[in-house]
Amino acid sequence: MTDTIKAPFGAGSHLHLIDGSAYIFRAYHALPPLTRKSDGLPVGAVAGFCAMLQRYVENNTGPEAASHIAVIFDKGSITFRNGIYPEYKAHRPPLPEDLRPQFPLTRAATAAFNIVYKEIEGFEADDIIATLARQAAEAGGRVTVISSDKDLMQLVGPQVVMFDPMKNKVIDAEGVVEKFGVGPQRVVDVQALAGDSVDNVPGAPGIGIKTAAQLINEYGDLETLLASAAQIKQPKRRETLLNFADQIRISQRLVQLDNHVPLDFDLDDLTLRAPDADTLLAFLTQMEFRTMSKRVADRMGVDAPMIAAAVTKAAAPKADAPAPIAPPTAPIDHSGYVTITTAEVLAQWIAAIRQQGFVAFDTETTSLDEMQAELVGISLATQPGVAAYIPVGHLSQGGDDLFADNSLASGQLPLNDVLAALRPVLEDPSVLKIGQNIKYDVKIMARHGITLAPVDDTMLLSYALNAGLHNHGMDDLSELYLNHRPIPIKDLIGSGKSMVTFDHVPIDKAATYAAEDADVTLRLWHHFKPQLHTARVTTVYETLERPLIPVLARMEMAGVQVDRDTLARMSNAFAQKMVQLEEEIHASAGRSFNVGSPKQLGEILFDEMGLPGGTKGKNGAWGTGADVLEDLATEHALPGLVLDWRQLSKLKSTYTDALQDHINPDTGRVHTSYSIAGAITGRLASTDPNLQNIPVRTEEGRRIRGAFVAPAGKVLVSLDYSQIELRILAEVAGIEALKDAFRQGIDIHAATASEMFNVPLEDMTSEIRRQAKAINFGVIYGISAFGLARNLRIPRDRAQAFIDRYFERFPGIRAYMDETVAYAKEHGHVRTMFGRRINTPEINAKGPTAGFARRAAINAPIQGTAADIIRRAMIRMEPAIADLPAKMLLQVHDELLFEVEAPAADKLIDVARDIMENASAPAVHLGLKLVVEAGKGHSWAEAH
DNA sequence: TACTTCACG
DNA sequence: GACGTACGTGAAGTAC
Repeated sequence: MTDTIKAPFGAGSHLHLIDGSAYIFRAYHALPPLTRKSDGLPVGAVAGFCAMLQRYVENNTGPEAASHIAVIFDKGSITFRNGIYPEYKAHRPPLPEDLRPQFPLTRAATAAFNIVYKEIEGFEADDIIATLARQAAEAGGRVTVISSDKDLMQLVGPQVVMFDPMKNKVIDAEGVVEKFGVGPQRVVDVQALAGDSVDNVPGAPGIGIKTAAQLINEYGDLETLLASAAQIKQPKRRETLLNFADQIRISQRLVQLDNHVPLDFDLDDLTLRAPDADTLLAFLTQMEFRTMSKRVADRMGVDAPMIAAAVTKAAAPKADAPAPIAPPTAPIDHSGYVTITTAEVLAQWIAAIRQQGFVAFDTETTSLDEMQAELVGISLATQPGVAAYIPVGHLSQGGDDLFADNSLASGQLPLNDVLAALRPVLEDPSVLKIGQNIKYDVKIMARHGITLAPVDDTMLLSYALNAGLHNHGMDDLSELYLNHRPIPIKDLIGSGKSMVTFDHVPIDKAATYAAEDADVTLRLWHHFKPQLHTARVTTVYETLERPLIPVLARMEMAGVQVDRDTLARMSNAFAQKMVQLEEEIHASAGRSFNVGSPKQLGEILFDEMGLPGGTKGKNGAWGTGADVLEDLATEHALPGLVLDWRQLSKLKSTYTDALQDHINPDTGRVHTSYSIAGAITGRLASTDPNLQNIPVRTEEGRRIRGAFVAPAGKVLVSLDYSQIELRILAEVAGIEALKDAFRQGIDIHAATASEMFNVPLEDMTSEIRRQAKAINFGVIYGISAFGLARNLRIPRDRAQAFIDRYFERFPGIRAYMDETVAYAKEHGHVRTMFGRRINTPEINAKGPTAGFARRAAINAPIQGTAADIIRRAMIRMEPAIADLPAKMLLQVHDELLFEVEAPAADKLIDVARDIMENASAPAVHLGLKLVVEAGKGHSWAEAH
């Protein structure tokens, strides 16, 4: 075990100082969130930390080898620097929830390697390192500081160098000059001027490292510079230096390391010791690191322990005992929840939120429709298990008393007081508001005049990470990742006919439920946020998900005007026609039945009438889909009549009737809601009502678009991408023939047909073009002979021949498909051109599911890239059209619909088209230009 | 609640 | 050799 030999430190000695905290963070972020198999203890950072120590130990040979060594850790987060400047390191992102419990384990790991570790309350690791480096240099020895932290560069000198383990590079005085433009002695001066956003060192506004180095080199040092500030020629710099002199001096004190920290040990105590095989292996075994145990045993020439058997036997390492660790699956405790009913307590919570810089936020309301919902309460969570509920709109529990039912329950702060108190934090750009589907809360707060920003959304974090794996509702996420089933809302408001609104829920019950929601949200955030980086979806989240929240909130609140009279007239006309058709259908069938019942229809068509070609599905029911009825229409009059009836029934029930019910009584407009995390490919989905499937393909249906109108003096403008998915296919698959056709602006389906069937463009028939069009779309969907055959109603071998010909004429398609599937099989996901990750968990399945997964994997990057592009366009659109009297109202996958004052319509088209056509730049350069077509008119029918 | 059908891109 | 397929959605209606 620990040998007690001490070597005196002196000339010829070489002290290595490892920045332990930096090692931990690097290890944490470099590795996926590993857990110990036996009990789920998070150990990813410990594993990485051990691997780095092991690598260090193996490489510690040769002339630069250490004679003395220590690993230095930070202890606590409050240091003497907070006394100088309370905001120091105040904007640090919070520690990931699964990292803190690993801290004691990294100390234990260091001890297991038989390396001394040190940490001192109130001082940063950097200060201890500075003190030891000074002592070692004074004793005549040499020092290597192992860290990538530029704050330590001020220590470099004749006897002291740094070693950057990330870049595997030694940094001497020359390296410091390279980084800071000045020598080590003046690093502090430059840092004082330039500041540091990570540590929240203020510095001098507008002065970066370059300018700072130039000034210091010119004036010699910081004090001389500040003393001579008045003589500086550039007015802006002069003013800055004069106005911010105090702040610069404070910054200098913050970055200046303290090299006189009182130590209760000396350099001799840091004598290098060889690791003890038993101790080290016991620790690695306890952590259940199989591979590393084997490797270490191998290097040390001993037998590797059996992990399973050794777990119970392994002695605890001689070191600080690891603190008791709550497993990540610990049940959620409600005892830390409070109900806020006084202004004083509310003020305390607000102060705590400010100090912390983030808070989980949730609203409880009377409706799922944000445009009608009334605020009933607000919940906040600052730490896991620490949450509050602020009731503001609960009704008194009337029981039989009819009068009590409409009065507010007592013991609630007035809504306006609560909002006035919260507004500053809710709008504070330095306080992050974390929500689950926070677009909902953004809209609720917007209706109360509060702009909730900035925000994070756990639903979108999960979406960026886990699209394709599962849904992203809070209850699902909580069960999956917290192993906790939140209180079901049903328990409070009931369900079905007896369901009540949230304002009828007693405050005490509501408080637990609501506080738990905020608590769960905060825990999910701690869980997901650190994963963005390792999953390489940070950019996706930050550029395609998060910024879309306020954009969609505003579109949804704007709504679109729908003419009720037009719809009502259409409903009546449809109803009359349907009654007529129904009579004819019954006559034709020979008896009366429910035309809307596929089951009854199938029985009549195939059992009673004995029509040919019927097939039963897997549930034993006759198929009566439109394609079946179309084929049957040549045999009998009935199927055609049913098709006509169905079209009208669909239009009436789904559109002309339902849309009227969705007109908001206050605004007179229809407000859809977009799910950002609904479709796995990155597309949006529109609900309540769905405005992305308003009819357009038939004349009859298109009339419904005529009911979407602009108010007097305004027009609707529609812009849509032309063939965006085919263009993306041509781009990602590198199909030159297709790209050329797009560049020449010729009809892409005709061009495809010409190439495939050797028909000159001028002789093209609509039938040949139709077939080529079907194949083009088929390719985007992951073509199969069966699917194409069914779509074109041709024999399967003919369809196969078409596909073979297509692959032959457009080489690149095959390769794209094969490569995409291979990538999915290897990685378990595919990506769009912008890095959006779409997981493909079924890609290695056997049987029919394999086919589905294959085609979905082929389609996802194409559909998803198109979705990313229009998202980028939407995010840039608002600032671009801010000066125009225009509003963006709707998105329909490749189309944006705007409402604009009539005289500005053409200007809007110019601006919006430019944004849309260039939306991929600069992140992705497309070799093909995107083309956007535009239209305007009084109604959507005219604009499209 | 599951299934079928059909509206859109 | 058979399986059972075009990709992605949401809503309404019937049947259980």
